[in-house]
Amino acid sequence: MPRYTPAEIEARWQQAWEESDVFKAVRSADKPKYYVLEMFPYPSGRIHMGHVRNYTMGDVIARYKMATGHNVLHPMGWDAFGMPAENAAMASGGHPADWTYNNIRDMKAQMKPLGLSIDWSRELATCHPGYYGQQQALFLDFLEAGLVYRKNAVVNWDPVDMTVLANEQVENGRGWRSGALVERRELTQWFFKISDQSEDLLAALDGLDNWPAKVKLMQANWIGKSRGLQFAFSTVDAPDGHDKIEVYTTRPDTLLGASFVGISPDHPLAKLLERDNDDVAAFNAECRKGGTTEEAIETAEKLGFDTGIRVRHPFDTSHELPVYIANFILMDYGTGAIFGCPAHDERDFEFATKYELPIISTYLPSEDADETLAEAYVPAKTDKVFYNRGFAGDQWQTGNEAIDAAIAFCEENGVGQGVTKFRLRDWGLSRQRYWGCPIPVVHCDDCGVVPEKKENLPVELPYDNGNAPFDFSVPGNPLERHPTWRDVPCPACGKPAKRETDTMDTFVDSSWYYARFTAPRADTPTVAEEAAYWMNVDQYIGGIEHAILHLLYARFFARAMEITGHLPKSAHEPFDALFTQGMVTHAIYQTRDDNGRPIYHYPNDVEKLSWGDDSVYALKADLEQKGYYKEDQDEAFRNSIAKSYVNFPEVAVEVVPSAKMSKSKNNVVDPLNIISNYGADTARWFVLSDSPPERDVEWTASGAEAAFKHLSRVWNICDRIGEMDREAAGQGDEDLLKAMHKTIHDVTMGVESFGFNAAIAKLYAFTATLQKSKAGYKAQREAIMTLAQLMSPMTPHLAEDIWAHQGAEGLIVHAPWPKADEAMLVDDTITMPIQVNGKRRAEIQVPADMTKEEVEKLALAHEAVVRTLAGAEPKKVIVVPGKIVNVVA
RNA sequence: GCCCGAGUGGUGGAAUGGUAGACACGACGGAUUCAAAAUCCGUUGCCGCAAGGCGUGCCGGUUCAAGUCCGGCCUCGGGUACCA
Repeated sequence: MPRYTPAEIEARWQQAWEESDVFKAVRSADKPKYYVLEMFPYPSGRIHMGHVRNYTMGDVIARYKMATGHNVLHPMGWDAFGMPAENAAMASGGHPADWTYNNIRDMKAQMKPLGLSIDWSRELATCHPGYYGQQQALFLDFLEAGLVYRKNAVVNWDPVDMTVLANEQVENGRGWRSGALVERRELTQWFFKISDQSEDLLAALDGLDNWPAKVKLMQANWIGKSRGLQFAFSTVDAPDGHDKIEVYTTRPDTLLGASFVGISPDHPLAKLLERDNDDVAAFNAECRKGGTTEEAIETAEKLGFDTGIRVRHPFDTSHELPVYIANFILMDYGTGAIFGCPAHDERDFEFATKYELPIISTYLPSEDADETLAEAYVPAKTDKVFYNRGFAGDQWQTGNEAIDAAIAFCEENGVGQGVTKFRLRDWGLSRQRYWGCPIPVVHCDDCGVVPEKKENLPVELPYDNGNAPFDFSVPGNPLERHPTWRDVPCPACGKPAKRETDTMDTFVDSSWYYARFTAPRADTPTVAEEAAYWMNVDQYIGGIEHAILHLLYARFFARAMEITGHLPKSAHEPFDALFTQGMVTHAIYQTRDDNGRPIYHYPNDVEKLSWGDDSVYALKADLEQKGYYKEDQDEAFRNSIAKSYVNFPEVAVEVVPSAKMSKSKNNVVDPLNIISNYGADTARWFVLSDSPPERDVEWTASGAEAAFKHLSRVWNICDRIGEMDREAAGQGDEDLLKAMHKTIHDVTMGVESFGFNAAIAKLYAFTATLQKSKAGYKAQREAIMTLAQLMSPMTPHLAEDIWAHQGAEGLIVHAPWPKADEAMLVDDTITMPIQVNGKRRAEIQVPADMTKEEVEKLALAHEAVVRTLAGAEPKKVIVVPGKIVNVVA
């Protein structure tokens, strides 16, 4: 009997697809278009299982949509700028461009064997001047439209290497290479005015019906619309020009509980004070230590410095509050100053306790509750509480009611106004790095910042210093050190001027690539008729880690491109449907060195030893040494070795399950091994089969083996059917076809709803049915061909092979998706479980159309029900037709 | 710290508020084989001989009925604006 030989099958069908150019996307009037896009990869050099999972899911959708009569666009590109290329150049010489292009070549070669339905003619790389030149054109249009501006912003500064560090390059507050304590420093940088769109970016989330609710919620929280009160405290003993401190609060109802005012170390008043006061300067310097991340700032120890300045409480001018500089107050949000109400805010409570400030409640859980609080009292804003120091109105009200009342009261009394603020900050795009898209502007002493002329685009990244290579091992941006690249005439006045050396954040590159795919070679960023036809992306698929930043920036870019005429109004929200997949994880195998530090081992170097339900992991090298592998060793000896690892765990291998695959932890599984051992269809089938796509999946070798066995089984069934007697009658044709139609229905539903794992379970079940079937040739042939079609989005090569084996015309990629016959889906009799008091006691077989009354009668007469009731009279009988009976006693 | 998720047998997981554990792995038993691999058939949540009882991270609630809904926790994961 011939065997399933994926290597040969897969090469043959990939060639067939390529020869007939089946995946090339061309505009067409006769079919509805469908644009499916997976988040494009960073070219790290090796594809990993996460890529395989991501692109296989997209491929299933693309192939399914093709089969259901759509004109499908399914492109692929490379998110090719970014830090890792520069890090590689820094670590081992070489050039970021060479490293990146080599990686693209390698990864493409690794992706090709997966048999993805990609239109490779649209391939793009963001590091190619053909792409980033158009991005520069977009930037200039945005600049002209007032969507870009410059301002100061803080960066991580390494005082030893004298460079800006990315957050990732800051480890425990220190520079990753120098080990120096990082400082926060201000630089003038370019910004996109994303905050102007806050209201729309928030409101439009409502219309994204096919986005995961959790992503919309995360984005909404990130944009962070809040209503609050902005008002000013009058100061006492403050320097000139600071007779007022503006604060913003979302809890004006707690104003009467204010016990201090806090200002950011970057607040103008704090900066003024530090000029003349060494203690303030020292404190502010302390606050500026450490990285810029919100996480670092929020989890740092809360520090305050009493400036000696006082402010008057607006409703009790005899009540003076101290003004502290506090390290947890961000200049970027609100006014950079707050009032602290320790009674109703955990952070303020901690601060007040530390600096011995009063804790004054404004509301309590009840009228007679003790006003002395042992901890901050922070109920939900919707809970009714008793206001012992409230503003107008009832004393019993919810926080939300009280906030509205407080704003109204303050406005009436001339203390500030109610304002709406957003948490969303403008998007800083300047990067002081080489491997990115140059910002196309020139700095002229006379004209200031001047945009480069469009005819001079692209502003290309210089490959080297002119005659010598860049030295990437020197910290800092090599563009700053180029002898001539910066020297250009001013585009406005022609005098000698300096080119901007900052490059763009790589998030800019990934914010419009979906639009570029509609016309990837055009000499404008987009082409109107192509964009109008192909946009929007009908299904976008990618990792949940992009839920906020990438997706928000891409939504902003669609709006900015609409404003500047590069995208139609209909592309305002560019992604109609979004699916966020989980990560592929893998166990980490580690032993410890003498200092207890982990040593990471490759999965291939580790062996799992099992006996019964117990198991232990050991290093193969160690097993070798102990004679475990010697041929004459019996099972008892092997078990004794295995158990010895349990007794001496220090030599056994520790297992950390479900860790994100990471090169440094040696737990990355190379999909190429799976493909070369079992074929692409097995790899594809496996990554789809076990876990729901939105959840993380742990890669295990045994699962791949099972997937391969299954595909072999299907192939063997196909082979067997081919040998059958064409004329002989069989038994159970009807049952087989019924099962087939149910499977069509279930698999279609599964694919439509991203329930790939459930769809595959149904395919397993149907395969078992077919394998055992004694039906005649005709029915079995119909069943195997339908099975091939249903599997074709997941295992396209095998499907094509079965199709051809059964003598079908043409390619299965061109075959229309099977339709379930509704009449075949209904059952005549059904099984109904009977519960007594919610516990299942029996089940009965009844005709599907039996009335409630008859079902109830049957249920009550059931021997097990009678026994359980033990003579008690049932109080109520609930019959849910077609589902269940519950007898309440 | 803050925002968002997830938690179900030995394992991955299934289950429009309606029989918890589909499907698969592993394990065990059997067929086939000189033997093995491969393949095929069967058993398999836990406790119990059985009857039965217990079971979806923990505590509480709503409901005739809760893995699913609500409240409070715990643990793990993602994001936290310069990783992509």
